[in-house]
Amino acid sequence: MDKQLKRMATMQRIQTTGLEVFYQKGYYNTSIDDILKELSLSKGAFYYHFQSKEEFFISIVQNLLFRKVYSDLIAPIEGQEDPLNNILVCFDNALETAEHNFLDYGFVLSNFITEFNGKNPDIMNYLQDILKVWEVNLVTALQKGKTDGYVDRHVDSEAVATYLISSYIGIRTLMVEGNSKILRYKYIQQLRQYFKLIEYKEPA
Amino acid sequence: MDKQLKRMATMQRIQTTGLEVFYQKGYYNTSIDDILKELSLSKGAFYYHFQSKEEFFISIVQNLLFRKVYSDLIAPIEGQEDPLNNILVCFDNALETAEHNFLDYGFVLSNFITEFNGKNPDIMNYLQDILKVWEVNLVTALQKGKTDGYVDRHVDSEAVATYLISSYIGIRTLMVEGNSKILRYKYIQQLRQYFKLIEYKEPA
DNA sequence: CTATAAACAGACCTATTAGTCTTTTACTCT
DNA sequence: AGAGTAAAAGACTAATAGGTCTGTTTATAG
Repeated sequence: MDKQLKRMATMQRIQTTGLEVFYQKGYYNTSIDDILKELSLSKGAFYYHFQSKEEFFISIVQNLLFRKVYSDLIAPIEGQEDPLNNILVCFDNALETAEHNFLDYGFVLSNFITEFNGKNPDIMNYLQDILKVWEVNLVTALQKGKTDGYVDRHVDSEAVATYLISSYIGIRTLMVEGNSKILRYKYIQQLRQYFKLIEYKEPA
Repeated sequence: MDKQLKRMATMQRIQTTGLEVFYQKGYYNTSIDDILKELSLSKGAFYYHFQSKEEFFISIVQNLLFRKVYSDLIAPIEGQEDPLNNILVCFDNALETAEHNFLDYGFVLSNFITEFNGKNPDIMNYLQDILKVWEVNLVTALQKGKTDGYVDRHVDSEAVATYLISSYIGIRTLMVEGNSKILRYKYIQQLRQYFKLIEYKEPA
């Protein structure tokens, strides 16, 4: 009965390595053989488990990529009090992880969005779905923050969410440059300033 | 004597089409033949003018890409008064252009940075040089804004520049989704808010 | 008008790609 | 232990890649 389990384990192994290599070399610049070399596996094994390169990649997006973004950027904000502070801590943590961990999927998401834009609408949809979930979560958290007295009621939650996501994607893109520590510091500093603007103010 | 000119013209023609195709399909996913098909030119012609695919791409970066970023995002801010307002207008213009013009190189810059990161350090340097010029220009403008009484003296110019660049890269990445008009509106709205925070305040 | 070189055409070469197919190994269940 | 199937191996194919090379066209200078 653990046949299923073993099969899943092998597939996971291939997917994990697959994502690593796809991230480092890009989807189109990565051959199936590149991944297989890393795993000491054969073509036969790969095509036994997956139908094609594309189907393989989509399975990675839905399993690994989505989960990673969810646990790093979405779950930590969900249902918590004081959303602004939570977002700040969450972003800082994610950036710190990214700083030390060479392979971090939250950033890889925007990498792939860039790579597939205009080339593969099918894959694009799967990727943008992740972004949408993130955005909805941010908007919800901000709205809740208004009713709980943490966020200024005049704030446009959707605009703030967009602004947060775009700045986060941008800073992650910039961090490839190398001096990520300084970048993170500068970014969080400005984010904190920005949040002062939209937080709830005691009526004078 | 216009031999040189004709040569330059042909090279420009190939480069322009090259950038278009590279942008749409990505560098690694674009073959020289793809570009040549668009131009109804032959391999012989291409390799008469350029040494290799890589050298060809670098020439595009230095000629077309740099110039475009410079004229769109750097020059409009250079030496002007009231930097915050200038940046706002400049960003809004650039985003509007991007919205209507399918092919806009300012965004392509971060596309390529993403694509070449970890793969081709040589090309990466050329791309990041452009970012550096942009950053230096922003910092200079902000500092000048302080002495001219437009920007709060306590502001960390470098941090603001980083924040601006990252948010701009991010919003451009997001705009591929399609509803770019709304995104632009939201983004500029938040940017305006953010600028209120760092602008010079009359001493009370 | 002709010599000369620049500009271009396109067949060709070698390496690599995604994917197929037949064969072999490893396991499980009776 | 042996049958049957899941898992994996790896040779093979057709298409495509970057790049070379030889030959042809085109344009200019004398």
